[in-house]
Amino acid sequence: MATAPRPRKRAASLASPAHTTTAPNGSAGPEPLDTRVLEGLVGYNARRAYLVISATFAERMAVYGMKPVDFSVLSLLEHNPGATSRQLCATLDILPPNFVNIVADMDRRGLIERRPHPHDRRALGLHLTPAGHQLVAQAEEAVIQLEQDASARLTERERDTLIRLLQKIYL
Amino acid sequence: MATAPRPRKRAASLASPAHTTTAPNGSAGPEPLDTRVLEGLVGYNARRAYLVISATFAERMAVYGMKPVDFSVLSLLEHNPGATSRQLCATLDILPPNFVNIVADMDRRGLIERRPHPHDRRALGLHLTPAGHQLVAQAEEAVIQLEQDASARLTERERDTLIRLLQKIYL
DNA sequence: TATTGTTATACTCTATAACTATA
DNA sequence: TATAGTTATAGAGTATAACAATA
Repeated sequence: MATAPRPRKRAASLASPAHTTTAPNGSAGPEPLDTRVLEGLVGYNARRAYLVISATFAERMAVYGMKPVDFSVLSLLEHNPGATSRQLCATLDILPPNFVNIVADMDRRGLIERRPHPHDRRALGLHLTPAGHQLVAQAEEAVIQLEQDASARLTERERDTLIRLLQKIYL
Repeated sequence: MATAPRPRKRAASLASPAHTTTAPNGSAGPEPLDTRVLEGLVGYNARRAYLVISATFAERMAVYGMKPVDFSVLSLLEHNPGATSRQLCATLDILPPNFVNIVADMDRRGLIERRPHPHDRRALGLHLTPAGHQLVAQAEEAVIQLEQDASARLTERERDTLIRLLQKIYL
């Protein structure tokens, strides 16, 4: 479940912008289509942007055996030691049945430990092991670099604005 | 394949922002976690924003029997009549084997027609039927309204900025 | 009665290999 | 030899129902 994903190709096969009639089509491939309607939609653009970052994530984070959800969980545990599966599922919008294998794999890899919860014997507090702490430190560094590269065409201020506006959509 | 998706629940179970120590936790649910690291990432925020819009899309567009990919295809055909599967796959980053059923379902529903391509007997030009044109007109109107509601907390200028910055990530 | 974690399961999405007809 | 469309299939992602232990 935490194996490295297959190499993603086709990362940037997007059509070019808004010239319908005069299409020089200098490069290879078929005639590009007029995508102006779709490119005016927040949902479409948010998805395209996420997919590009996701592809870069898969490439660079495979060496850590980490998919986006794994990074999210481990990073949350770094800053929220003892969090329960219930809390992590609520935070990341993951259904509990789909979270079981994620946690079990991390346990098998020796990255986390499940300890009895101090106040609730139904729950298990999740804690990073020393190996887990070490991996998260490397992974957070790699992700920060990855994010800088992905947003290299934005200024620091534009990147902050982008994040702020995205949060106005979903928060 | 073009059946209405199941009702999506859990649309907004996001944790609250950055106060780790003082968490009043006025509402129901477990203690929220500190998500500041994840909320500083473009990839995380782009995905969360897309998922919220996607959930609204599923709710409102089910009456048209339309998922996001279906809307993208039909809207592209509205503005690019005669486009081939190859062109649509390249534009939307869909693998050809996964596109076969999408087109076949639209054909079965009487929304599109596959006509011989004028210059290439291997290819098929895809054209909207009158019923397809009518459905796209309604769907585009609904999506525009959906987008306005999803970005209701953004000014018109902020929405344009958001789209422009997202395109600087993926274009 | 409600909640935590879990199993089993099904459906959707995404990916690869290989085929055919044509270029 | 390369490309457009297709078939079969495998893997990942996401969803529901139902259960045991505990609150």
